[in-house]
Amino acid sequence: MALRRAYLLMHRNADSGFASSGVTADQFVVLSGLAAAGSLTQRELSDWVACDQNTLRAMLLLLEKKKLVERTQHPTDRRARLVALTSEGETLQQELWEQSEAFRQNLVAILGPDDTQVLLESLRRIVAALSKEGT
Amino acid sequence: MALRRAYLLMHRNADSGFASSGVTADQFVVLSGLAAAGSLTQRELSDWVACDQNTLRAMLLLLEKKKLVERTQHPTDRRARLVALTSEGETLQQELWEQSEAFRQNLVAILGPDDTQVLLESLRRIVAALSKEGT
DNA sequence: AAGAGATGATACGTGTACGTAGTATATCAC
DNA sequence: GTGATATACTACGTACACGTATCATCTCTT
Repeated sequence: MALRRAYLLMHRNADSGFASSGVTADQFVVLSGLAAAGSLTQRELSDWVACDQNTLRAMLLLLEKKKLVERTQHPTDRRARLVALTSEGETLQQELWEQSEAFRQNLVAILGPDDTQVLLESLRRIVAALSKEGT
Repeated sequence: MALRRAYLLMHRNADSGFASSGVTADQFVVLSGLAAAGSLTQRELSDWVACDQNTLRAMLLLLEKKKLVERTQHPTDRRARLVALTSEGETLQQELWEQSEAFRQNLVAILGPDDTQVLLESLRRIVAALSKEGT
C-alpha cells in the first residue's frame, strides 16, 4: 500500500505547517468539521471526521483546554453533549484554512487538475466501498 | 483532505483483516519490507517503511517478542543492529501476503485498472514532491 | 593522536487510533 | 410502570507516529 506512505508524509508535512499555531493537523480537521456543521453531538462529529469516539474525546479535551471548543449539555438528551466552536476557535479555523490554501494549490500543481479529480474520485470510491463492507 | 478518510478506513479494514494473525497492518508492512530487502539496519528499515526510528524500534521490540524478527550486532559498525526475519517471520509474512491478495484485487475491482494506475502514480508524485521539500 | 562533527540506537513525552468495559440516560415492549 | 435493549459518553489499555535529548560509536579534519 502506497497509500500509507503518501498519507504519512502528507500528515507530517501538514503537521509541521500547523505547528506554529499550536494545533495539530488532526485537530484542524476537527475544527473544520465544526465550522462546517455547526453544533454537533460528539457522536455525529466522530462520524464526520471519520474517527473513533474515544479518539475524538481525547482531542476535544485538548481543544477545550485551549478554549477553542465548548461542550454543553444537550437540551433534550441528557446523555449527549453538544460541541461547538468558541469565537476564538472560529477565528483560528479561518486563519488556518487560508494558510492551508497554499498547500492545497501546491498539490494541484503537482498532479495537474485532471489527475487531481481522478484521485479524489478514487478515494471517495474506496471510502464508499469500505464503509459499505463494514456495515 | 479526503486522503485522511481513505487512509484511516483502509487501515482499519486492513487491521481487522490481520487481527486473527496477531499482528497489525503496520507490523505486516515491516515484515514485508524485511522480506523484500533481507537484512537491514534499523535506520535503513525505517526509511523503507517510511516511519520514524522511534516508532520502528517499538514495533521491532514487539515483533522480537513474538519471535518474528531477530536483531543482531552489525559486523563492522558496533553502533548498528541488523534486523532480519526469523523463519517463523518469513512463513507468516508469506501467508499474510497471500491472504491480502484478495484485498488488493477487491480494490482494483472497485476502481478499475486505469484509475488504479492513475491513483498509484498520483500518490507516488505526491510522495516525491513532499520528500524533496523536506530536504 | 585528538578533537569536532555525524550517525545508529535508545529513553521519554505528547498526540492520535482503536478495542473493551462500564455508567447514565433514552426508548421500546409488555 | 417495569424490564430489556439501545445509545452517548467515559475510563483504561495497547499500538503507532513524531519530536527532542542522550549515549555510544564512527569518521573526518587537523
